[in-house]
Amino acid sequence: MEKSIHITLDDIAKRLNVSKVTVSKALRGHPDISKETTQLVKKVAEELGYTPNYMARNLSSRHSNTIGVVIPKIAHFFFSAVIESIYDAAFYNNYEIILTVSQESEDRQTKHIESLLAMRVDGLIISITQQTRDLSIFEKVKRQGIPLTFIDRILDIPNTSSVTVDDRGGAFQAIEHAIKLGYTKIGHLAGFHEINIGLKRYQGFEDAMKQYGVEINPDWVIHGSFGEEAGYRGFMQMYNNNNLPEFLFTVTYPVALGVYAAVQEVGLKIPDDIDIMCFGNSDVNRFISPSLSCVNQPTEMLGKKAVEVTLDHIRNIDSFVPKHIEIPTELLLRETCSAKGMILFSKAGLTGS
Amino acid sequence: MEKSIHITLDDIAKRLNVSKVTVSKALRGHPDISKETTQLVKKVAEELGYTPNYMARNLSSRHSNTIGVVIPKIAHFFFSAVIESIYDAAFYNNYEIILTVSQESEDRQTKHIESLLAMRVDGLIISITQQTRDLSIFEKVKRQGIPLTFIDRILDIPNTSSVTVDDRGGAFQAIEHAIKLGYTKIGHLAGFHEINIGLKRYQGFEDAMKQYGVEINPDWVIHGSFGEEAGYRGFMQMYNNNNLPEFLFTVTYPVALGVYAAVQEVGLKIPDDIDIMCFGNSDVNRFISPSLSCVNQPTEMLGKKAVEVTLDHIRNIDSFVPKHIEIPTELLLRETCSAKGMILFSKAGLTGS
DNA sequence: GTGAAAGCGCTAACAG
DNA sequence: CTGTTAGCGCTTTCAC
Repeated sequence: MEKSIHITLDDIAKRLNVSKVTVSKALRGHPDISKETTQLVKKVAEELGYTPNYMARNLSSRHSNTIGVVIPKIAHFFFSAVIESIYDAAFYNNYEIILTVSQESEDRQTKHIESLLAMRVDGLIISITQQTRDLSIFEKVKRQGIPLTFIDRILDIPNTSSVTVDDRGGAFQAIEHAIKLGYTKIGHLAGFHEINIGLKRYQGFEDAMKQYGVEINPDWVIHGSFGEEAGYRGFMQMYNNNNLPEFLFTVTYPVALGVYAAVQEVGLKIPDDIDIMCFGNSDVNRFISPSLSCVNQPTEMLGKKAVEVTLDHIRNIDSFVPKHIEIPTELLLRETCSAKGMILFSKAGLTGS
Repeated sequence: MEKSIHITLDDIAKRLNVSKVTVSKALRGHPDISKETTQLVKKVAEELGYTPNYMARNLSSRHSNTIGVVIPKIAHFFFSAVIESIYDAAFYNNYEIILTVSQESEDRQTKHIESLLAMRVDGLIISITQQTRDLSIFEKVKRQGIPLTFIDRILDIPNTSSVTVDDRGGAFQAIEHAIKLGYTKIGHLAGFHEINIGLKRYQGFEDAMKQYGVEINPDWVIHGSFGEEAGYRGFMQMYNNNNLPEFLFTVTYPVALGVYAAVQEVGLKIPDDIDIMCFGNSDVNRFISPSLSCVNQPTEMLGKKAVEVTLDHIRNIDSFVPKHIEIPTELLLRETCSAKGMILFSKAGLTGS
């Protein structure tokens, strides 16, 4: 029937003996067009199985109704939960998300941002890779006037927004809790300082130790990566030095899982021999044994806020003032690092609540 | 300097006193253009911070170098792992992925496919929602001539490809293993029959039971959903009826986790009181206690194959014959459902290997 | 209310 | 090797 496999505005227009423009307007519910015409157009479009061509639409309207997202990893509870909430928020706001995954590679990250720019996304939400050294791509984004919001793993770049959780405060809470439980030999499997979450969580740890006058033993503070291997290796290092703390705070939950594996391997028991708590929840924390207490990050909030801020920026491109949203965390207490554990396994002090 | 915030081919062309076309070709490395010109063009493009406009490029070239993906869930180990491999494969092949998430809602699924169609993706990879009743959207996809590949959760639609794991065979292996371990009171927390993975896994269960002459007790076969609640409720139902099997095979790992929670709640122990194995691995299966044996789905293969098949279809749009790839599974044995467990907890028979 | 004209930025086809 | 001519399908003025 038609030469092209795709129905165009023109096809509908000819069918109805009206102009392309009328159809275009009708389809978008433009007030210019009368009720009847609009309905008629919509009906025919439906019949013909019309699918708008966003490429054409976007080219001519000069915006894409699309937000680009770059995250370092997807098969990770935190990120997949955040992404899910980003998708939800975008869907709710009638925006499309184009998701890319950098796999912690700066090179990929750059390429993906380039692609997203080329796709003319209206805004960008980015959680940077563990090592992001070259900031020029972000300058490029800014030069092109694309609203940029960092999420969780942020960069301090002028005129960009950020949505983070209160990493420092959350870490503080965790350590404070451990101290109040009576622990004094406290270790921290930390991330890099180069990335905000690593630094902030370490600072929170330090804050609490100082405030409560507990000495920081450098042997028990090990900087590493954010994955399971880091936890495994970190624990093993202390174990092999025959110098284990009573309590370990890990920068992420995979690091904690690595510790679980290592502890089990050497035949020790959590929390008897070493107690533990981590930053970040996951769907498994409550199923592992003993169930793992953590500093919970409200992932839904994070994604939602990131989209809202970005949309705000897009919609008020000239007047927008960058926002820096910090979402409070909360302690999620389970079997590890609990007063109950303290009693059961007869450690120092407290009866707990 | 320029009126538009974006540099265009024309800007580069004028700078160099050549035509737009020359620039376009040079940038794409077209053999028409001489080495020197090409280099010069690329240099200037770089200097000017040129970012191609894919909307324009795609509109005029009539393809988008893009594959649309629709999956039901993202915060789930299986899907996030598959997605990661899809992204990898696409990246490797210089294709972009546009990912959408249906959240198990058929309505959303339809809307997303519409959007993807409107974005003029070159191909589509879809894993359908738990209940997909209306097939008209898939007809629309076919009518528009867009290559369609189903992944894992498939639909039997002519001229579409599929990539699945051997659900039936995998389930068979699991049950066979349990039987060989000496179990005879075997239950199955199954999914819906309406979706292929639910049906196939059930069939595998049935196959094995029949082949080994083990009777299927309907009280121990409970059909439900694929999430944790289903596992929790399924177990509780049997428990409350005072009729527990010795061994439970669950249709997914979240269902197994639900069982873990329920078992713990009623004060029983896995695998002493009830042994368990599930279909599908996750990053946590090895960290929960006891660690959970499972039928492993090679997720990397799945994503890779799906992309390859789709690309194949895109590139040979006229001659392509739909492919149906089934990827074998393997048993991943850990603490549950193992001969070791059998000895430790003194159940029937075997000494195991 | 409706439509004609112009153009978004790019590529394909052909001519030189 | 390079450039000219014509659109891709849509939206945006701005007339009528």
